Amino acid sequence: MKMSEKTVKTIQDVARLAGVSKSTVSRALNDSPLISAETKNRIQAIARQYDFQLNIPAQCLSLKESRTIAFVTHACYIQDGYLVGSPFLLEVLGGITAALSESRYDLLMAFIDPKDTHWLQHYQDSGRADGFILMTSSRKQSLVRKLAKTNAPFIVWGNPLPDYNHCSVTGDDFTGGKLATQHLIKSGKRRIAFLGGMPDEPEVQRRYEGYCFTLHDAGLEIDPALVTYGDYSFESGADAMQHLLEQAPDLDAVFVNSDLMAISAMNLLHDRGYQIPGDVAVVGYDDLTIAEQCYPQLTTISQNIPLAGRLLAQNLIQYLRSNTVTNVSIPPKLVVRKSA
Amino acid sequence: MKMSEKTVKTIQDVARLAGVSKSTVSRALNDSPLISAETKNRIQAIARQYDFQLNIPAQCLSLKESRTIAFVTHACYIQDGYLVGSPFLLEVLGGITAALSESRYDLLMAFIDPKDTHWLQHYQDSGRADGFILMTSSRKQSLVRKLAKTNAPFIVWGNPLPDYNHCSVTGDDFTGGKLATQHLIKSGKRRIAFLGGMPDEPEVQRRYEGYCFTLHDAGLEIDPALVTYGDYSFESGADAMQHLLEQAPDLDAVFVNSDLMAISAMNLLHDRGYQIPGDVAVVGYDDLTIAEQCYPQLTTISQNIPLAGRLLAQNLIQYLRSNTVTNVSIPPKLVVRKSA
DNA sequence: CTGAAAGCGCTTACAG
DNA sequence: CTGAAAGCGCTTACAG
Repeated sequence: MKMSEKTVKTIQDVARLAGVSKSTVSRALNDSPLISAETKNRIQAIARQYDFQLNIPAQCLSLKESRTIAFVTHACYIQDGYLVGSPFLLEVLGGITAALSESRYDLLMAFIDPKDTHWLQHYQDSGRADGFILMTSSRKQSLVRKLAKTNAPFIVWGNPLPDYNHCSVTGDDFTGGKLATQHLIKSGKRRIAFLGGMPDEPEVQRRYEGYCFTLHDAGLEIDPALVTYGDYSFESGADAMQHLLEQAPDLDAVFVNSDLMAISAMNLLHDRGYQIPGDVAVVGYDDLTIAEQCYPQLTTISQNIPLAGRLLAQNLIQYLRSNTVTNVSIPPKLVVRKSA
Repeated sequence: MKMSEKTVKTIQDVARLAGVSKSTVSRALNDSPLISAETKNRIQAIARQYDFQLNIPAQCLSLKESRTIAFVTHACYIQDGYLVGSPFLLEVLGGITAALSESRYDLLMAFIDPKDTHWLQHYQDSGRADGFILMTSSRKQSLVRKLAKTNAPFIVWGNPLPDYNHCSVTGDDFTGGKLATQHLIKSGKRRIAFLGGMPDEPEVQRRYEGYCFTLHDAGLEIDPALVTYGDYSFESGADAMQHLLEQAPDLDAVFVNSDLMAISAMNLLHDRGYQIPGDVAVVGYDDLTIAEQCYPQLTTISQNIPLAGRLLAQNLIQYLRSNTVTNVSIPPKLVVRKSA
């Protein structure tokens, strides 16, 4: 059917066909209880028969909501486009869109320049989006703080800010740190390094605490020479690994705070002639698809990212509907592959 | 500034402040030539001062366009969400959003189930999206054909269908195949295998022709035992590689039709104890970020994906505005790293 | 160059 | 249970 042949375009058209008013059609299509079952069924059947779709912009205007959620993430502008941080994004998007479409919401992509200060107005005041899902690894705090101040409806991936009352979904990072470290200890490793993300992030701090707790529990010493940090970029993984090897040449394992940095660290270890996991065992974090694709396959802490995406969407919608603030934490799981 | 404190919410409010009618405000904000420069500047200044944003749904309703493009891709529903095919998507999205935002368009994500037949109505008849960007590696043909029949405005990544007149952006696959093969020959390889994507895809056929052309040109024979195909999945790379090794144990190089399959093939080669590129050299296709992250770093054919994304967006918008059908082809480039 | 008015396609309080 | 009417916030042909 060509668009041009389509004759039933507005509720007015449906009303004419059904011999009722457009108020009645509107109620029938919105499943209003104010209407008789008979009329409702008849009208819905007609709508289905003619493949009728409500006009969404008109509905938005009337309802004063857009039924659209914006997915917000920092992106750097490079030559021809934005460079989007990490594969993490793509995996979380799958869960988000699944949950949104079940609630009949749409997803708008907002790749924002870290320097752009007008995106919020652009999306919110213009009635384009009802709420925001924030997912931005670096310099997240200031963005969240800004959003919290405007009291725009949003949810973040990561720990909530202490002074504000907003929705969040996060991993249980303490447990994640414990699981990784325990596994390495069980494999007979004793000089276990910690290669963190940004040290000012609460996620990273919790993982470090899990690491320390477990070492302590096993009677192993916590050696500052075995601790260093990267910035989640691929390059920083190798740099930090090199730094660790210089500081503590006798290390026999490393717990890395992201799969991407872990893979970079493994590449450096290969170059230096270390065997993985024999000489140095490596555990990553996130369980992205690439963890199965690298060589050797990466042992890592799974964050159940599709579930995270689903909860980000569902809990934000719940907040929009009822103002309920939720802060959920997803239990991590150890996934053993070849690297440790 | 809290949302609740915001007082200037409609053009009516701006009109009051400026002492003009809302028609005039509308014209000023839309940069209409019908208005005096003085009035225009004054009104724009007021709008800026109060951070005024036009209500987009209302504008859409009036203009009968949504200024929104839907990015359509197949996705499989798994446990908690959709599994989105490839990292290729994420990279092309960067270019698309950059170009769209310059033209003040928004991007809607449409992950559609291959079985879902209603998504077009859902997005188009409802006034949610003005046009579609199609990017779906597998079973693309039927989707494109369906879309072409409805004469919905769309653009595809890939070769255009022969019988329809629609927009497309594609790589120059013949040249890509030539560049890869030439490089391998220049490195002294003589038994060069071809590991293709789906054999019914024109892209794959063009690459194969480039491969044959180059072998022939160098006086090398085309051996069917050196040719096989995968389906772009990670697993299929290793499977196809194994098949090649059985059919032609003396092969000394392989040209793989995607980076993902190339990495999978390299992993298999590692497992079998082959040195890369010494024993077997590997060239991939696409130049995704992972090509720099795998070990050894992958020599590959760059498709300039951010540019592709940019052109997909720009040419679709051009089509929406002026009905100009464009079919552009992006020149590929050889990127030499460690694997060949 | 500017304004009053109609219209875009919905929803919903109000009246019956 | 149903309909007529007002309203959501824009744009633009028409009149001046």
